[in-house]
Amino acid sequence: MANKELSIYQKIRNDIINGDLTQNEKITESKLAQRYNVSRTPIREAIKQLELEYFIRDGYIYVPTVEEYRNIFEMRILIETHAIKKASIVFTQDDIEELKSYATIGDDKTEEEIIQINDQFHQKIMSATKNSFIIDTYSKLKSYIYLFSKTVINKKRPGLIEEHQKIAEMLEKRQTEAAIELMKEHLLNDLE
Amino acid sequence: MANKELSIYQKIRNDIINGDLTQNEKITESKLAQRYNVSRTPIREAIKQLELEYFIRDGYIYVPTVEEYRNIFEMRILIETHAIKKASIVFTQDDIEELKSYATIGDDKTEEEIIQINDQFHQKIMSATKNSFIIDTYSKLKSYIYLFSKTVINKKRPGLIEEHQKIAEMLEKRQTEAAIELMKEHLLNDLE
DNA sequence: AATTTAATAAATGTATACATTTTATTTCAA
DNA sequence: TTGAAATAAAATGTATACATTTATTAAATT
Repeated sequence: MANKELSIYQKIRNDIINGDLTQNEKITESKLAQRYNVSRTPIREAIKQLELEYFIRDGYIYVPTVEEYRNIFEMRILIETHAIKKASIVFTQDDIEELKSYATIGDDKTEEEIIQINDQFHQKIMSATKNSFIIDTYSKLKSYIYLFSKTVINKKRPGLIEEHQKIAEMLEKRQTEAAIELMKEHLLNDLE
Repeated sequence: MANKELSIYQKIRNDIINGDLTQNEKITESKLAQRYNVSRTPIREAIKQLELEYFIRDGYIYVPTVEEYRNIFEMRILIETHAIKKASIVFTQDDIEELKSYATIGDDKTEEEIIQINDQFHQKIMSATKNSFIIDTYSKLKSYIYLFSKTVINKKRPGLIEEHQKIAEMLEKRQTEAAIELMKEHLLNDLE
């Protein structure tokens, strides 16, 4: 269980998410190298990756402004509504069933599990695009949004599951426009 | 003029675009280090960047399949039509005039200049999103598509300028849907 | 001869030393 | 004091040596 072998990238990422790395302090390669007891080389790689995923910017942990949050979600909405459109065309009944299975959550689940199942829901919808470029972009956004689902949002946000179920229903009935609208609302609710 | 100081990244990128780096040969850090007469360290950085921009994948120059081209353009269409929608709302008459200026090209321009002006046209439209995340993503796609505008496509593709003009016109008249459709067609024409 | 195993080579990952650039601090003249 | 110049310090960029992993070739056994 004890997953001894986290990569440096993952360690830093965790520490950002958990707030162990304060956002006021300048991030330098040397300091991180000391902290994680490795040389600067692997730190470099990790920082590059984290910059790519919007976790770090200009040597500081990136905490977006409200306006930037909006931008992130605008992009997410753009991508996911596109995926919904595709899904309502290409999804088979089996796909819909699978989707539905990610929209039902028993009471016995841990918070971590709930987040994971919710993620599978969105991932399943994204898969409808069959477009690795789009899915890639989504993943990068998501990895960032994930930070917030672990902290602020999603501590069992009311209505979340129900919204997922409704979206799946509309897809089943092939009511594309309705599904799109629901997804938009759903994501805007996330944003608050 | 002689821009002596190209970065390693730019050098490799140029060599990929010009075909000086063959796509059949495996790309290794050591080989490139020798070729450009630097150590492996800066090569590493450059390769990472190029992987990010879809120029390199799994140690080879990435030559997408027809299907993957479609995917790239699907994404581009998604992003640019979104931008058009925004533009038709937020663009002032001044913006439109600027846009138009990128849709008129004299005969005296070199091919390089034409490509640049065309790029400004699209860039201007993208700016309407005022969303750095979306613009970033567009840039990455574009940098890749640029490879082809220099080679296959755009050797004065017939109709290109006219299509740009029409799009600008429709934006001026605030005929959003028409503008979107024109942009879609325009990009599909690029794809062929 | 074919398939597994061992040996070798090549590539990537990591650490470290040094060079260069950037940023912070001190010193000194107005 | 203030501001410019000089100096020191710190950070990033680069080269290189060594470690580890992965891929290739050779050897050996069935």
